[in-house]
Amino acid sequence: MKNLIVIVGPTGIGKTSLSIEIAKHFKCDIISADSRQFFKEMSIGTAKPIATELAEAQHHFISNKSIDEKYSAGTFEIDAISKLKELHKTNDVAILVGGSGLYVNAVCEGIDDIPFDLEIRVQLNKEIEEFGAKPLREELRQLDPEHYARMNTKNPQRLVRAIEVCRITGKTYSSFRKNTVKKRDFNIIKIGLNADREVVYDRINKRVDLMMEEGLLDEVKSLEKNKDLNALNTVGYKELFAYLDNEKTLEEAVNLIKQHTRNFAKRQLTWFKKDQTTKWFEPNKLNDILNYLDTEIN
RNA sequence: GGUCUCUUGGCCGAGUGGUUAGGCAAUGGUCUGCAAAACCAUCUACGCCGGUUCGAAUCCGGCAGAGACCU
Repeated sequence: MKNLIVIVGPTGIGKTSLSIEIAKHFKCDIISADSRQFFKEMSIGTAKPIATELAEAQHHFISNKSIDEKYSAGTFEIDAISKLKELHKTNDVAILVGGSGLYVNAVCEGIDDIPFDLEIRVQLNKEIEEFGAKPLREELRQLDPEHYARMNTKNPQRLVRAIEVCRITGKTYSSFRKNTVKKRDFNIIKIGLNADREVVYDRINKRVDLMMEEGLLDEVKSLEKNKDLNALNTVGYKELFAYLDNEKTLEEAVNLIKQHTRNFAKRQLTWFKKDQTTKWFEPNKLNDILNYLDTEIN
């Protein structure tokens, strides 16, 4: 039987170093499921594994995209599953690590094949900017009452996506939503890393200071001309853009990075805690984790 | 010592004699192709004491604290 060890948890908890320890233990590769570490131009601010860490285990999906390339959970599912298939040819174990819940789910459960069209999306976003969300809400209520009744229509991104699908296909968004969990031909073992909230927040605050020492500001400066790209709508970058635009002092910007990273960590926990199959550990309990994995691998 | 101003929930901040301003944070939550994104819910305060009033955080008096100016 082939196995996939999945490691999740809030940002800054220690997923990277744990995954490397596990990779060494099982002599296997690591697939990253991090929606920002794909981008080769963003390193310090995304807390990518550093060179020495990358040398300790084979990593995939790190720095494999450029910030102007469009990427999504759907394409990641295809890429990651195909990579996994390749790895499983020669190894019974592989690791998936990442803080992007949707991307992790795409690999573990798959997502429905629903069409998309970025141009229509841009157009719809323009409509919202000009006329507000109301007309689109009304449009969706007509086009897809089923989905309208179920969704949070106050969320512009969801509204746009639903209408996007209706407009390009002429069918309802809900008709594409099967919610089927794809049967994977490998055994999935999920472990979560967590600690007391104060500890999580404290680690985050310290890591942001560290990023600044490592030259985050220079990295951000080098990307300033790209700041409108979606990839740069990222904690650690947008706040420093505001500093470079003289909208914030450096101290304010750094404090905001810490705050927004803490907010993000909380959202990650909300997402990951829902999965009852995840076995949770404190980050320093490496032996317990390895023992658990040894019993679960088959 | 005197004159004047200010005092709002963890922070910022508006305001009216009688429905919870709002923002941020915090806490909980949502999530199927932008997800480090986007969004939802909960948090009912007005320095202290007394008075006026049917009713004051909003008016009056005193006290305390902060600030400005004067001697």
